[in-house]
Amino acid sequence: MSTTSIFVKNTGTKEKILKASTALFSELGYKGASVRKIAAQVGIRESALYNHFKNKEEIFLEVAKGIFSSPFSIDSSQIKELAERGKPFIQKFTMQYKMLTFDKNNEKMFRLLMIELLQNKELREQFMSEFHEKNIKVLSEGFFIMMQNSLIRSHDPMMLSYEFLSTLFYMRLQVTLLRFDSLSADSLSTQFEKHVDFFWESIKM
Amino acid sequence: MSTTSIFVKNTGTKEKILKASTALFSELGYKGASVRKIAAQVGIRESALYNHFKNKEEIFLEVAKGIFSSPFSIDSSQIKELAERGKPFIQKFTMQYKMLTFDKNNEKMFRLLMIELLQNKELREQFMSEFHEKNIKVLSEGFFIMMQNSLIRSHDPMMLSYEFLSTLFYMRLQVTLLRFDSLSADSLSTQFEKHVDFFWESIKM
DNA sequence: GTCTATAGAACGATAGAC
DNA sequence: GTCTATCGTTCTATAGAC
Repeated sequence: MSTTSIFVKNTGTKEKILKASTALFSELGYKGASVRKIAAQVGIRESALYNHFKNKEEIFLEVAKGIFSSPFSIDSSQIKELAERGKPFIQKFTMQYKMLTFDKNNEKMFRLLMIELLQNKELREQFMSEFHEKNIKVLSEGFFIMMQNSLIRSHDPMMLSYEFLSTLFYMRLQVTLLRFDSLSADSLSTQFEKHVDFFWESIKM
Repeated sequence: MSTTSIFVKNTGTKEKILKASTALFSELGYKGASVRKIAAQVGIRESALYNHFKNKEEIFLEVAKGIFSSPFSIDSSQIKELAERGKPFIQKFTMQYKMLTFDKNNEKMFRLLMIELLQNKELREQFMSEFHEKNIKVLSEGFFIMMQNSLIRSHDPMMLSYEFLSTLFYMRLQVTLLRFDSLSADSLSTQFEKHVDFFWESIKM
């Protein structure tokens, strides 16, 4: 069944290239994923790639856009609402973090991020702002509200956020490493909930 | 001034190669640190490298040996002694972890580890056993003793260790990233102590 | 938009003179 | 043990025919 769209153009080679590139970059890194390998996986010649992208760097940048494109779907009003109930706030946050951790596409992106983290300054800066500071900010807001409502003991919200987030990150890294070698990450799956329980017991009034 | 040793041999080129390789591998990764660049930094020709090492891989393996060669200087008897006093155990552990984090040579090794973590299966396995499981084991022993002595509340020692270690790792990663871009990691320096304090308050009886 | 053909550079590694 | 010279491979990228 072909679409009846007027814009038929061709077989969407550009999308194929991006998909193949994502897979290869996230397995072999920028240097390891050669233009040859990408073209071969798409099923075309190297030269044909250059009809769709200016150069290899441009392909990478297009792929890399996807790394930080999965923001948490917690807006300001929801933060307040959840944080006023205490534990549900960190439960919701953790559930979303866990979902990203085990999502196939996000897993690829996280792998790519970790591979290129020390090779690409821009990626490093985005990691700091999007992966770290952004999450610290959301969590801090929540903890601050909990303190105002006397749900948790008095602490520096940033410090609490750091403590809470670091374990989530470490679990995500471990899941990524295990699954990269096709090992089971089942035992880590329940650890997300254990983390929430332990942390909540540590801070609650 | 030349040494009077009978074994003069030469100018220790092998050591120079290893030093230059360490610097380059930990900045550019395995692929990025070419044999040419290594030779250039040492001040010899590529071909001369092969008088000291069979190939590039052999140089890398020699360098990589250093990654996991800084074991914690806490032996079994010391674990018991410190853990029976409670907080001093995690203080000592954290101080050693912090020392490694800020040590120039260990910083290079950690950088190399993170760069190649997803590209090198053997490194990944060593990371899991030497960086993760080994630390979890030492910490678990300590927490178990604390529980026996009713110094801390009852919990799964492994879970406690995981919670405690993950934050240390995250701080180390952040320090490494900041310093790689010549940024200050001063604000993170005090965070190690804050982590110990917060964690101890969370678990103590 | 795809192909063949090829350029030009960088790569790891070796042979052989000194 | 170091050098020069060179090999064969792989890389990104371009020119031009179809």
